[in-house]
Amino acid sequence: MAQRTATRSEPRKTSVQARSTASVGAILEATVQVLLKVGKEKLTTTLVAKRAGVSVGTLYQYFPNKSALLRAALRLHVKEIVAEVDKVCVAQRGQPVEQMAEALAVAFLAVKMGAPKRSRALYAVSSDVDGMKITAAAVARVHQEIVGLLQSAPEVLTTDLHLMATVLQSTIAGMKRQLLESDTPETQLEAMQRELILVVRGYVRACMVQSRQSASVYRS
Amino acid sequence: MAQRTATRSEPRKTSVQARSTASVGAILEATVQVLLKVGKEKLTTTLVAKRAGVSVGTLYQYFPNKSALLRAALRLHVKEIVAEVDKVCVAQRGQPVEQMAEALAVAFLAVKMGAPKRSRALYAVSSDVDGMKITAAAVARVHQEIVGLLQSAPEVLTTDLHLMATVLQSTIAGMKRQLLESDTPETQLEAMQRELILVVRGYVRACMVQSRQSASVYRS
DNA sequence: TATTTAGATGAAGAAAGCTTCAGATTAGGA
DNA sequence: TCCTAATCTGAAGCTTTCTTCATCTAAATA
Repeated sequence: MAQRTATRSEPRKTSVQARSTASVGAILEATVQVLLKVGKEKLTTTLVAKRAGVSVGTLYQYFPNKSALLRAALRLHVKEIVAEVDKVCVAQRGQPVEQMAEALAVAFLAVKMGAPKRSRALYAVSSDVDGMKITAAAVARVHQEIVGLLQSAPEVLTTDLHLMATVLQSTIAGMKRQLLESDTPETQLEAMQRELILVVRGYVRACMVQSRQSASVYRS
Repeated sequence: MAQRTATRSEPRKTSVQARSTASVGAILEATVQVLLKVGKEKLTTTLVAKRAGVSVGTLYQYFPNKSALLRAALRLHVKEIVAEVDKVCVAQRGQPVEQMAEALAVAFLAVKMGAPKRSRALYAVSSDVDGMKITAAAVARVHQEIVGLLQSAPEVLTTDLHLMATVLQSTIAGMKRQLLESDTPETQLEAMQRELILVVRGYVRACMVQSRQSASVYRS
């Protein structure tokens, strides 16, 4: 291993011709593939290059080192997820909070479950210090989005919106992880989603009218 | 690195004299210390040995390889947590479900927050394939305990107890992770705990009287 | 005290993976 | 077509860390 020595921290080249951008894409995709196939521990730059159909040299032309490669792959994945959540937040502006919460829950599960293996593989990467930073930033962005969304709600919310957003996020994330980490069958998934909706709806309702929980049902 | 070659898979010696058990303890403790100080990536067996005040050779006398060392440290940590949860489950037998849920929530947070840094350091280890197995086993055990606990509840529960236990576990775990990963100040912690209790109480209440809840869920 | 056994030591071997770079190949423009 | 710049190649170097084992020390035993 020579990675502890001073290594380049910037890529040598930036894409200008078409083939180079193609290479970058292939390498990024291959990174995920290899991650899926052999796991983070056994992933090597050579393996990624081979899978991408290029040589190691090419890989190092666009990614200064292994760590940067992994981070880039993670960033890409996180970006896609955030975009998806953004979309939901925009769509739900001004809707009743209960509906917002449900929509968020469904959206989160859908995104992750759409590519469960990919999510799991990249989640492993994020447990490294650098990866944590990337996901933390994404979590913070989503948090802001949710706070904004909650602000647009027609109901009077008696709980601090930041706290509320955090609770919703971690609750949903908890269930999401459970589904990712255990290979849950399709049938279980539906049941879990129903329960999650129950949980989040129950919570936001509690935030709306602290004192009379069941009375809210008869609101006109 | 020579760890890919066939390596011993069992320790050379087993403690018989007092000094050896002391060594084992010191090594295990040092593992956590090093994990905390430099992180999983930069942890080396030599570093651990030095911190423990023994030589590498001694380390290898009790742990066949680095991986086994890390696993042992994780196992120890997980064992302590499970024991703590066990205690709560025993104490809560036959109590009202709402109280059970609250007790579980409080217990989980307390255990993790008692040694947040240690938890975080060891959590990083568990993201490796082997570590996952260890935590998965612990999660499964806790799951059974919770199901048993729920069975002892005086109320009539309309939801499948396994599903219910899973939901409770992942909800609590989600919030716990949130608290571990963000360095939440002491004040926030209390607020979060209050909210978590709100969430779980709300959920188990929904499980008790499905019909009344659904009426509100499907409202307009 | 002499003998045996448990435990400790740490220099050195081994091997794996990251990264480089000098030269080969390909695309685009004149 | 020919030239230049972009891109690709992959064997080899370098470094790091894991792991071993021959040897030494301390404890137990007779």
